[in-house]
Amino acid sequence: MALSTQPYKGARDFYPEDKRFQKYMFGKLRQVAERFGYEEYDAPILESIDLYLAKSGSEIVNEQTYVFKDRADREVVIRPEMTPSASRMVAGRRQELGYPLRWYSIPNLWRYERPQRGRLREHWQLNVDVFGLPGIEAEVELIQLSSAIFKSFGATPAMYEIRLNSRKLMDFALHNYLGLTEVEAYSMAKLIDRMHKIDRTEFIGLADAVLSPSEREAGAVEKLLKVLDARRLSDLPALLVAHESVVALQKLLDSLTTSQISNVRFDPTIMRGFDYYTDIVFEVVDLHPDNNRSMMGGGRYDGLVGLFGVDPVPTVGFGLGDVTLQNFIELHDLLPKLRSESDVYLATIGDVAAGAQLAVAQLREMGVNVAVGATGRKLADHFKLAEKKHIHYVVIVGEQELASEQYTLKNLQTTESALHSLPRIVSIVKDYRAS
RNA sequence: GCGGGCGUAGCUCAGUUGGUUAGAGCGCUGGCUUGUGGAGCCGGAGGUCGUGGGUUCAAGACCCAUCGCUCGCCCCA
Repeated sequence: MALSTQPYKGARDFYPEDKRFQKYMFGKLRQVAERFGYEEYDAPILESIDLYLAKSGSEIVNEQTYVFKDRADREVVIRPEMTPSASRMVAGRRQELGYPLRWYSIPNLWRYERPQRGRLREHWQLNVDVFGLPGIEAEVELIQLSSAIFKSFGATPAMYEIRLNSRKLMDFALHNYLGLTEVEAYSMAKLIDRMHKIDRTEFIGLADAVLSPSEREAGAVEKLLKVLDARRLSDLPALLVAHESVVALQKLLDSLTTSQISNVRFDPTIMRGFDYYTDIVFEVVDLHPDNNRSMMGGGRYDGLVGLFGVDPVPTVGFGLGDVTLQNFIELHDLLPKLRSESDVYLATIGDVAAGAQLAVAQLREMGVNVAVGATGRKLADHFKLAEKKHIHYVVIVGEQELASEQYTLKNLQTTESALHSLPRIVSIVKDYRAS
């Protein structure tokens, strides 16, 4: 029985062309995060199971993560998300870190579930968090940052939308405006979260089922729909418009408008699945019909650092997954032509191995990445191979070149070739690399 | 964990109501000769038709099982 060449279920191999794209993508993410003053951090890919049990409950940890026992019987989890690790690290040096603390990371994460479009078992996720800012300026900054990320990939505002909501507002709406109990509000929040997946009649039926008969008679469903149908804050029922969370949302929307971010709107159906969010939540949604899903999600979670027994630190953060981002880039035709890491492909003609070695060494010494072709091939084969590997230039070394110390540099795209000194070749190649 | 779709060459696929030695395009490879490629022409390699069982004189095709991929549900960190 032959060994399978397939990668593990739900995980990907990164062949050089895939890795090259990933490097491009991550490079942009790092560049933008750092432009906003964020510092990169990392943590171990393995964490104690306790870190997730405290936050998520045992069910999701046992069923949706990779859990195993190490040789000393410790229960270990392959990290399914970065937020707990980041909170752990911040709590660990709570006193000595200066605030606001701006951190980002691009961890490789694993979740145990059936793979589907945009959602694999293995993925990478940009995590950006700002710690120590209790005010709305933190949310403003993070949404500006996400907007800058999409811009850096060449996306226009028409391609995606930023949607905002407030957990505080929804809690108030469910408890005080609709009068739901704790349990009902929880179920209703989950239902609202998947409202866009089901049709309206079905939604109304399911919402009805959550409510008690008296609440139903009091018109709770109608009141709920009035909340959920609001396209702007002013559409909300008067009792809610006056709430402090609406003031905060309005302030956030105003700031973003001032920052020229136009594709942002209030959306009361944005709930975010997990419970640690405490206030404003947001998502970035791809508007392409074939990828109509959330690419990025985040919000404020002021309580997490405090779980480690230190004073709480107000925090806002978001995660952006590589799989949906890649889908976005491909579907909107934003994929750039990516170049090889090699600047030149070196082709020898005749028995010039010793002399060519010297030229190669000099080129490398001067900072040029040189891939050397196999000896004894025809020039045409060298060209084809270099082209296939997306290498832009071929340097030809033969008897003539060695005698004159002028080397043939061929541009595979223009097909032009000319003789140059090695330093000249270095400068041409580096100019191209920088272009 | 649940449901739908699909597994034929490296890739994309075609294979007529079951009928002899399994096909195309692209890709790969050799040549059209030895210092300038992408075209064209002529060759070549490569498939126990995902796997195992069954029905049949006969299975790539039909049935069962199993594995894998994929899309969706649950869940979404």
